[in-house]
Amino acid sequence: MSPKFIDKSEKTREITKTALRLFSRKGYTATSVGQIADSACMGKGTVYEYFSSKEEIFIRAISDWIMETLDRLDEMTGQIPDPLHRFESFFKMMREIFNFKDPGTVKLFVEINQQTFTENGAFKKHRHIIKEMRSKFCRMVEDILLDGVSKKLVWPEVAREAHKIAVNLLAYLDGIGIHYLISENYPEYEEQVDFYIKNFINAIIIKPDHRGS
Amino acid sequence: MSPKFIDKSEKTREITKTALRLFSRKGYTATSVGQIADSACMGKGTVYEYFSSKEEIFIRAISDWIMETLDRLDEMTGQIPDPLHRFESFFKMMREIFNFKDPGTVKLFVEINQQTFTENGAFKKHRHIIKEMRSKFCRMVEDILLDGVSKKLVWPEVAREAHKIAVNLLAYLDGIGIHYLISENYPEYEEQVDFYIKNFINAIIIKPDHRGS
DNA sequence: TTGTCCGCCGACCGATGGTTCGGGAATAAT
DNA sequence: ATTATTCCCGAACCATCGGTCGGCGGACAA
Repeated sequence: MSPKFIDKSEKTREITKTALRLFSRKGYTATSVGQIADSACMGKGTVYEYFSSKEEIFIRAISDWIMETLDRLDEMTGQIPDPLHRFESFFKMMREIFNFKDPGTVKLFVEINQQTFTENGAFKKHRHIIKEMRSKFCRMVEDILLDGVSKKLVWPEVAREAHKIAVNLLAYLDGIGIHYLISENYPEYEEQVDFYIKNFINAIIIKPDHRGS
Repeated sequence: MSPKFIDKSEKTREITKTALRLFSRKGYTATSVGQIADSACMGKGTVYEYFSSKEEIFIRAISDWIMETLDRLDEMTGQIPDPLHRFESFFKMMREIFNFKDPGTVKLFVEINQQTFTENGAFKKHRHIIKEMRSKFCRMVEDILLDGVSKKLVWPEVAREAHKIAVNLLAYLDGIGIHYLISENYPEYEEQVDFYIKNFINAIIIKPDHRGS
């Protein structure tokens, strides 16, 4: 009895990590289970010891990635008290997550969209996860804005429309990611985002020389 | 000699139109040539009389759609002299093109992205078409902005950054389209866009009570 | 050493779908 | 009516892929 024991969770993780890389490069349908197995240096049968279907691999890989990302973001921005600094840190993190020097993440984002919105898409049944991720991002931005208002760093009008502002900001980030994939020009992209954010901050903060008046 | 003649171009068109509908609903890979043939009420073999491969159908369908869209946009905004009205018309048209009451077009947009950016994607070799479409959109917005500046309706600073502003605006529109697919809530989406555009216009135009000063 | 059982594997199966092909239907000229 | 030519088709071919299964190897206990 008890002949041989293996850390199952580690192998599971190996599979999802490998799969995620392939999915982001080649897309879900174009990636075969055989390729995943080869890349993870194991037999196809072994993959099926850990997952019951290709779809399950995808769901697990994406879900894990989203959870990790949200956790990292939380941890990164959690204990910064100044809302403007927190905003800055939020953006720095967004750039790291969407690491645009390597377009993998944006491609993954495109792939997730495709599998979420397409009929019979592999992620269709789990779109609530995407929705929740977005809500969470949104709430983070809203919190920063409201905190800014309460500390008199941001115009009070912003509080009323905090939600809309947050949604629009996130929409912009999604869109610019896609634009970056098209332009294939990283420096231009960086300038673009900087320009946008600079104007964004300019529009919402109370200039120091107006403060306290 | 000369026994039987058929309008080839009409059939070609029938196929691409049908295919485009299916591609936007189910995605490229999930749509089979057999389904396209059935939906277009012809045999699978007939489809191959007009196209040499499934990929060619996709490329043709997407390219045609893009050309048409650009033409319609040109025609719609071409002869409006007032830049602010032109801007308004541009947006109205954008909404019609991206007809958000029917998410088909946004889904198509997602599908195009996927096939353009993914390794071995069906549209990868033709990404210059996407690039050109974007450039054209961009130029239209830039023209409106510069015209606005020269007519003293828009702040002169805008001229210097017209390109960046245009790119960011288009990025936003792409992003909000995806957001709309996630939220599955059309009225909310309309409000979002209105809010953004209202602020955008507010930020660039010279208020009437400041004019001529 | 031997038996047992876990973990691993890749040949195999069935289904699907892109592409081909050979012939049948339709048409018009002779 | 015959024939030449074009158009149309769907059965058949072939490759690929998701998923299964029977068995192999090695580790541990006795």
